Amino acid sequence: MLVSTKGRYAARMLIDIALNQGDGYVSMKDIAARQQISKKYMEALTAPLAAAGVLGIRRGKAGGYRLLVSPGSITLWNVICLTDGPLHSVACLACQENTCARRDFCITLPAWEGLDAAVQGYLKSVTLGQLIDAAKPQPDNPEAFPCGV
Amino acid sequence: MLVSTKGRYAARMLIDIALNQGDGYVSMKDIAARQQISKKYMEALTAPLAAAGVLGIRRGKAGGYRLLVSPGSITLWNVICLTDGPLHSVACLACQENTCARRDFCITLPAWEGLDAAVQGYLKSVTLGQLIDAAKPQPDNPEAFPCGV
DNA sequence: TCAATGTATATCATTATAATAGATATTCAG
DNA sequence: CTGAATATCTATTATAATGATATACATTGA
Repeated sequence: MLVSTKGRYAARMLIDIALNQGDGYVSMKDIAARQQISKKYMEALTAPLAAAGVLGIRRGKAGGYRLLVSPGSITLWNVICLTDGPLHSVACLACQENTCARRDFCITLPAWEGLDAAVQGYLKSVTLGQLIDAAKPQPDNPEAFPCGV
Repeated sequence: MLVSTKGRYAARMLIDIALNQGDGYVSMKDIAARQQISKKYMEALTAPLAAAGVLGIRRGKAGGYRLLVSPGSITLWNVICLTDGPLHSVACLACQENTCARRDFCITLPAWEGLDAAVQGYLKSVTLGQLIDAAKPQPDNPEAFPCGV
């Protein structure tokens, strides 16, 4: 699988926060309940997002998380890179391990590099803001957001 | 990893056959030696390719494999589907198991469907023939094919 | 001061991946 | 007709990645 649950859960978590933060913080307990995602598992995703300045954190009672940047400025590529590392479609191209002995003459390598570029291009073209806007209640779809996200 | 060794090995195997079949058959032993791929592992990839009419097989002495169709008519998508099953970038969309309870209202689902479409579009746009042509000895690159493929 | 929150570290079960082994079937050359 | 070279079938295994959980600890506000 190209995008693991880390990346998918992180995207849903950030969208959930965007939709529910109001002017306060959203607790992991609430996110887990709405999203039906293991609270503990999701907790492991917050640290890199906070370190990158995407999430603000408040500990203690009434604590939780809030977005420090607008959903429109966060791409899926950002989310995935931060929570699951830079993604590659093929082992030959995986980070650091790019030590394949065939690198210099492999006929198929250009194809996998092209695939990586296509994937990256798509993921960089989609922001969380776009996904939220696309799902906003429409005249012909008044029942959007039935489950929090 | 999106594309596993099955798909990658199969692509290299088919290209190796295309380049070496002449008017005969190419043995798995020779492919394995040129490609530095486990012979036994590759053998498991031939059955579906033969069933699909891509590979012709001759058993017994001087046996082996040959392409029944031109490399230009085989896309990477074909190779991967036949050897590793239809590829999906995300678990929600994996074949048959598309039973996610959030299917009907998930905000992120459209993005993963778009990613799948981008991947599929790219893989369907590249043929083994194109890869072979791109690597053919050029005036400025007379040393192509140093290692069989 | 205590209850509600987030943090850190360790562990575990399951599955997918990659590879290997051994016995069997087929064909050609001599 | 026999044997060597080939492909095929079935089972097994090692390793790593994934997804999830448990426990103890730290922080904050009411």
